[in-house]
Amino acid sequence: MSVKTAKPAKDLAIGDLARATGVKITTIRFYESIGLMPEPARTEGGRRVYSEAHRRRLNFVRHARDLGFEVDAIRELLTLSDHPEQSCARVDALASQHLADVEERIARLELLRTELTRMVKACRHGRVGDCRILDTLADHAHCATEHGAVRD
Amino acid sequence: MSVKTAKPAKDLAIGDLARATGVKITTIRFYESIGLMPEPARTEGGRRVYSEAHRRRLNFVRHARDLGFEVDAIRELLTLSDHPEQSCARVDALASQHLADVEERIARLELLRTELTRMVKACRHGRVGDCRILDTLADHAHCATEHGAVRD
DNA sequence: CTTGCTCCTACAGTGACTGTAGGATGCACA
DNA sequence: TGTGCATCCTACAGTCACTGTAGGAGCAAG
Ligand SMILES: [Zn+2]
Ligand SMILES: [Zn+2]
Ligand SMILES: [Zn+2]
Ligand SMILES: [Zn+2]
Repeated sequence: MSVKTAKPAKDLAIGDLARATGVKITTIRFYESIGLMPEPARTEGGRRVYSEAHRRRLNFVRHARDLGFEVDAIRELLTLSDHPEQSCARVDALASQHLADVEERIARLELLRTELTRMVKACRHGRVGDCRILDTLADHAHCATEHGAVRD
Repeated sequence: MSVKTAKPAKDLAIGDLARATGVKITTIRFYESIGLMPEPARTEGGRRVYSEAHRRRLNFVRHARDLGFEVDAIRELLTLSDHPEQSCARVDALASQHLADVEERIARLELLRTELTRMVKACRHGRVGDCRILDTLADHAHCATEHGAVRD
């Protein structure tokens, strides 16, 4: 084993961190403002200086966001991962709930797809006054499926 | 044919209109503020008075919103339906585009579902420090699918 | 020393509403 | 005529997760 007196510190400017994680600079500052990222050290001139730990944390946040977790859930997941001896039941619950939400959204969007497909097919490409699409929009009775308020 | 000197006017207060269409009072006022609904007549005391034409228009708006159309699209659809002699090609284009958007969102959500299902199944319900869910969140390399930024 | 890139704060805007405060109106009933 | 109460009014802040802008300061290379 070689003896190293100091690890390479690998300080990162905010732009470096942005490139390293694929998160925009403005978004990194936003995450700091809402407490998702801790306040980093600063240079004398006031610029943010990040460490590898920051990079790991931001990668976690970004990946969780990419997977659709909400910020509050990510906050909780980060807190949980700081207590490795606890049971991971809560982690499982958060992920399962998110999965259930995704499945519900898929189901509602599929209902929507059915109705929109029917609508688009019904159009005979004539004049606006004869358009079946507008008829359907004007009156839900023209709909085949029940689809009350399918907003995300 | 019977001769009627006056049709029943059926004036509606904003609350009546809300009940008749299922749109909340605040939302009706909001639609007026963004120009989706025209400014109605007022009583001497300043209360809004709606007609059957308003009710039909609001039903159209509500149904289009329920089907996921954005406000800008609805604005255009309403303008189009005021010109019944024009070709309905633009109506068709708006609906087809919306359908394509819905299908793309379904596809992305299904990718998400796959990955979340895999994650949840991988959890062995032990301690946080051993949780596979957190491993996956910490490093996209643990993912099976490519799913860059699946935010609606 | 200058050029040009990176970074700073602070705040407004997005979409489609929802919620609240504080007051005015209108109608039925005594 | 009074009074009580449901309904309605405006104006504005808050939601979510950012994005965009203005106006300036830091910093390294040439
Ligand atoms: Zn048509
Ligand atoms: Zn319908
Ligand atoms: Zn687990
Ligand atoms: Zn991944």
